[in-house]
Amino acid sequence: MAGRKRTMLAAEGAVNKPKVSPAKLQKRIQCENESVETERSHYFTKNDLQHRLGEEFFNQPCISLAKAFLGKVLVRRCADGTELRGRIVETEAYLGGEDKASHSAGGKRTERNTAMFMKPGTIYVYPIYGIYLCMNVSSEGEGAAVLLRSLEPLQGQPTMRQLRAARRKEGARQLKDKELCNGPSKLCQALNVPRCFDRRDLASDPEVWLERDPDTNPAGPLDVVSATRIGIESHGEWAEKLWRFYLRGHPCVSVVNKKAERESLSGNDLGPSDVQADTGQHNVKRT
DNA sequence: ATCGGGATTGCCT
DNA sequence: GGCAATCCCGATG
Repeated sequence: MAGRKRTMLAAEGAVNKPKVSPAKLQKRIQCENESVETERSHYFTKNDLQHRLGEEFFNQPCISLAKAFLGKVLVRRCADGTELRGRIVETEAYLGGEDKASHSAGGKRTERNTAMFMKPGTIYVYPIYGIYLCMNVSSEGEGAAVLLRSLEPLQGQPTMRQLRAARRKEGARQLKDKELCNGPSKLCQALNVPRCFDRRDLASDPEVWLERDPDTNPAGPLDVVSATRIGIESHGEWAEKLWRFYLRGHPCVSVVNKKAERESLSGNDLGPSDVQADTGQHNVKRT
């Protein structure tokens, strides 16, 4: 059991040793190295500056921001200069205050969720189930944030596959492109988003940012499905809110909600509602 | 100090 | 579709 392990570690550390487990120390060191490395070598290309979304984008209500994220491109510049890109296809809104499913429910502010209360655009990374991470972005509204759930890989797929494979069984089959980022913790792994990105600013950070998708017509309709959020069943009425948003028919969505899709015939909340013009036209390479 | 739960994933049947 | 893995965090005494 976890409790037992903890106790033993604490006992060993009691004799003049720092109370940091080797694993934790290792992670900390990785984070530090990474930051130092990029600080030394970071720069923005013209293209980056042109497409990068600034702080004004994040300053909108949570649900509105959760939808606005769809179709935008999350970019991660790694220490070696490699850029990884993925189009956001699935998000969830977590409001502060009344929303019992939110870490900030009741205005509760802790060491862990501090980023949720920081200025819109602040990244909130938290560990879940002991082994995974989830990435959120704070929005307008006290304690509100958007969970990024799935991406369509656009650039750097081999690196993503490598990062994901590193945590899987040796000899496991290769992941298809659409499996690289189709889940909140998967996208953290594939884009190499570490815990120490918590509280950074997505509008100004040199290692991670958001871009408009140059390939998507900004005026074009996005067919958005509004569904119940995942993994919060125990939160009563708040579990029924349709605060998960995803692109209808997109192969990289983590969980399809058929009921929600039936009930939101034309879930077009964005742009003109040309009825299902290009459903199923998503083009993700299979490997 | 101890305890219970969790915004998940991957592997198994 | 079921379920184990795995540990941090926050609450409680």
